[in-house]
Amino acid sequence: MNYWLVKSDPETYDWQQFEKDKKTCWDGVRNYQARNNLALMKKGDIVLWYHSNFGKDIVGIAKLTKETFQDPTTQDERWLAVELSIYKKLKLPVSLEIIKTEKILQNLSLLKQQRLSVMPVTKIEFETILSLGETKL
DNA sequence: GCCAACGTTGGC
DNA sequence: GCCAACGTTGGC
Repeated sequence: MNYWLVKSDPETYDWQQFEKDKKTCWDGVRNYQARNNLALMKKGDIVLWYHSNFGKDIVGIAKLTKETFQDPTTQDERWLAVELSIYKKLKLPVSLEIIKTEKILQNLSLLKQQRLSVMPVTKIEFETILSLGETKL
């Protein structure tokens, strides 16, 4: 079991929409490093959902329900997509501000690599975020 | 809206 | 294969 964090721009697709849809195809990734992370995702992996630009907080948890397949939004075989399903909403959103002040989370790619939209999260980081969000799996 | 960071492209 | 130019992301 692995943990991940994905960024969504709420202007394009936000958590509220995700809750309505129950599941979504996570496509449109056009960054090699993010693509490589997508390729490593396994069914059942846990994915934290972060809102960039507006909100700037982790709002919920999704579960990977379909491993990587060809990105349906392009013919280009280089790009991949996965399917995410609603799992749980965080009781409290964990904001970027809070993340920055948390010692354990200083190595999160979110803080180090601004442009990466899909990144791995370690177990300890994941658990820290959950407890900051006052949420249990 | 600005700008820093950084990934990508293309000329050489 | 280097590197300058350019485009995009995302925090402020």
